[in-house]
Amino acid sequence: MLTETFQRDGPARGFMRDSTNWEPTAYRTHTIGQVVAAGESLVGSEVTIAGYAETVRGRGAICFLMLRDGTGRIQAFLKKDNMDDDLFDSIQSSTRESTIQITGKVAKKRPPKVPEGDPLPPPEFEVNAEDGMILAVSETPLPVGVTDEVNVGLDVRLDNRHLDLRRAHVNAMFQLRSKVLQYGREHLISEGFQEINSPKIIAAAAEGGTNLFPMKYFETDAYLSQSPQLYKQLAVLGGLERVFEIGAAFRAEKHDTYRHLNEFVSFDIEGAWMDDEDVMGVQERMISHIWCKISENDMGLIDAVNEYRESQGKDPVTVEAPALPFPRIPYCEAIDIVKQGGGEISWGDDIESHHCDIIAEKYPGFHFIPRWPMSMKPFYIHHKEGEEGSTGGQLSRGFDLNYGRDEMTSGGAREHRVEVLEQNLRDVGLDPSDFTFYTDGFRYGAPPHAGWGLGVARLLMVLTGAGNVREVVLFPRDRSRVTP
RNA sequence: GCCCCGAUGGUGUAGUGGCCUAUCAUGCAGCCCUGUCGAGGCUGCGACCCGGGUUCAAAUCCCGGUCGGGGCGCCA
Repeated sequence: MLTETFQRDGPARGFMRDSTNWEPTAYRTHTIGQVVAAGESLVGSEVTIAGYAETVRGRGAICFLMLRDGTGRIQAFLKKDNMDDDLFDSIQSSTRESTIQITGKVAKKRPPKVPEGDPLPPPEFEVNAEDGMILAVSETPLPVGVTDEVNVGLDVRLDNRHLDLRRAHVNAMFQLRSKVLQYGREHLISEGFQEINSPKIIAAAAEGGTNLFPMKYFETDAYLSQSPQLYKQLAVLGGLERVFEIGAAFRAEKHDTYRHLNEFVSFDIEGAWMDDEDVMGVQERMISHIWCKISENDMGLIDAVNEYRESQGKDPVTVEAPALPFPRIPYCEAIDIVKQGGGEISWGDDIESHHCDIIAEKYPGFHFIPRWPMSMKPFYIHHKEGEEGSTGGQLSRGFDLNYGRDEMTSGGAREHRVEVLEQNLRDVGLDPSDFTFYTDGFRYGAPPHAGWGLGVARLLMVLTGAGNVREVVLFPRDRSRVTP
């Protein structure tokens, strides 16, 4: 039923960008979206448009060319009588996805035949071509069909991402990615955070815990940064107060799952005079803002994703701003929930994916898991003496944000007492003298502070219903893929 | 690193020892058509991952390799 709707209406239109204010360029007087939107008022005017040839329907002495640019689709009507013979023939025989420029007058399109009794669709407009040019010919066959209704495997799609991106729902997902970053920035700026950029090339002896990619930096050894953690803290210690960064992080882990990549974009914040509860608040307000803005402004993009999902027999995704505050399920309580749900776990164990499944039955949406054991958190996480778990172990002020079974965020209050910091380093087998670039930042008065890092692709998975982070990363880097 | 599964035209698939000079869809190429719009009609094109082995006979069974998928582990 839904599939029929998808097919009858043709490919999604909701992913087309609003180009109301776009200026003319060297290759066009109007975007296709402008012609479609202006409609009636442009009838009789000459326009030059350019786009991809989505379909070319030849009909002897006439020809229908469906052109698509990033802002819309429109039909160009070509008549042999109205233009140069050779040009007509070359356009009529051009291949799908070739880029073509068309000049002609806007006209009202003849209404399509509809089944008896069905209402006529609203009037549409077309361009009666008088001149044109093939800008670049597409080779055939396409390795990934742009409008074909056949499934394509993810690997083939990623090998041909440049074509995959032309597909409506894929294009929509990357526009949504841009919107998520935009609204996230917008919100943080409104709360006084400033954007920073930390170095991605770092010296040896980083945080430990994860494997780093080594590289040669002139004559010395260096590594690709696993996280902006230490640097965003230094920025806060230095007086920038509230900072955020959206940047790449690299981890040389040989994982191979739907949610891990070896290069990923992390959305990080750090704020002075804040504790874990404060930054959880920032996070839930930011996510709520993103979801609100998407549902206000960008449902056309979600529709494009859903039209595809429907054609694949999948449930549509919905965008409803989650209620605030998000549930807080302290680590100790989470352990109890897992035990009650029949999971094998004891205090001090990591909460693994299959444990998260049990918790997600009770808390299917966003939820925080604060107060992890200190022994499970990195050395820079703050703890308060006397805050102990059910078996007496020291608790930390570190937290995770999960959605269902998936971890979105890791964060916490940071240790600002330099002597505790140095002891923490020794406790995890690191040498404080390797971290003076970092610990020195705490020697001259350090504000208590807190922050978090959010996996952008994981958040996008939630928003778009993508089952794999690779769907929402342009050119993903995993264990076996470094190209394209 | 472990366990399981898979690889058939450009793409997605059917096929479980002979019925396969291999199914279907989509695509591509050509022809017909002066208003198509999921265009239509007709005619073509194009594939069993690689290397060994078993068998009278292998897309199909076995071994090795390569590539891919799923699950797990590892993972601020």
